[in-house]
Amino acid sequence: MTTNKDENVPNEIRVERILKCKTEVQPIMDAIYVITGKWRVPITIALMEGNRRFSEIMKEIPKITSKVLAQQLKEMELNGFVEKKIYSDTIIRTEYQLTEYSWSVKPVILALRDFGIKHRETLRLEKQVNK
Amino acid sequence: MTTNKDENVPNEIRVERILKCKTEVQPIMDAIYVITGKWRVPITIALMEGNRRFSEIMKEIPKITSKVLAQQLKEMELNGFVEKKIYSDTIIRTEYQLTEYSWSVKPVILALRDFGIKHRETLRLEKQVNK
DNA sequence: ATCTTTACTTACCTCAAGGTAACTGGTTTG
DNA sequence: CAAACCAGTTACCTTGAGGTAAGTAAAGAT
Repeated sequence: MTTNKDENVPNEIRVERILKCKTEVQPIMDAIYVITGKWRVPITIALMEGNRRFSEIMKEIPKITSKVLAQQLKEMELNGFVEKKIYSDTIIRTEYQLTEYSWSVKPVILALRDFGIKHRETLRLEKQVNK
Repeated sequence: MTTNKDENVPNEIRVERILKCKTEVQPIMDAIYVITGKWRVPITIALMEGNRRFSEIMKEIPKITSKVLAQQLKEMELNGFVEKKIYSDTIIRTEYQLTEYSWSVKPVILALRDFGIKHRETLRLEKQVNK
């Protein structure tokens, strides 16, 4: 079932290509994984705005459910983007905050934003032309 | 609610402000939508490297299936990222190429790559510490 | 004392992205 | 003329992200 056309390409180069592809693409896919999903960016924004309690985030993001929020916060914690702290001075408070490290997504977010704005504009112009 | 120290704004706070405005969030989600999925980035990279024929892209991206590739190329064409050209000089050739416009994702991909590499490193170090 | 809030968890469901595998209709090569 | 290659298509299946709704244990408010 293997195609013999592959044998036109020497093995080393085939492996090289696969490795190149992997090493180039893998970090990109990792990064995409980190920011992808319906709720990662909204949650990050809520936290950036200073909403730190579970219920505050819930109110800040309409339509998110507690299940998904809990889930996402756990994952973001595991990935080092969020820290959970439980204070008990007079009352008990659970607070979430962005880590110092999480700010390293900044260039990604800015690049996404720039591109997103251009993209919207492009689609708008295309629609006008097609009318 | 928000405290206003207006003029001497650190970078983090500038980013915070950008994100604060909900209308600025939508382009970010748009941009994420465009690059999301298992195959968009690999296909884009393959095309950036000059692989233009259907079968060339297939070879460049291990494990992609013809169904998904055809599907993705169609969507990318509709979104203005790819152009399909059929030449018939001596033989018939179908070629795909990135549009001028599609190169505007490049900063996004580079930012993602840089972040992805850092992120991997960070996770690796965390694991070492936790052992 | 009981009603509400907080910070979740659990069980079940839905839907679309993607995978599997076979098929097609034309072209080219041996 | 048969086999392989090219550029896909089609039908069916799997998986996981996210949604729905209800439950829970502890703390606070009235």
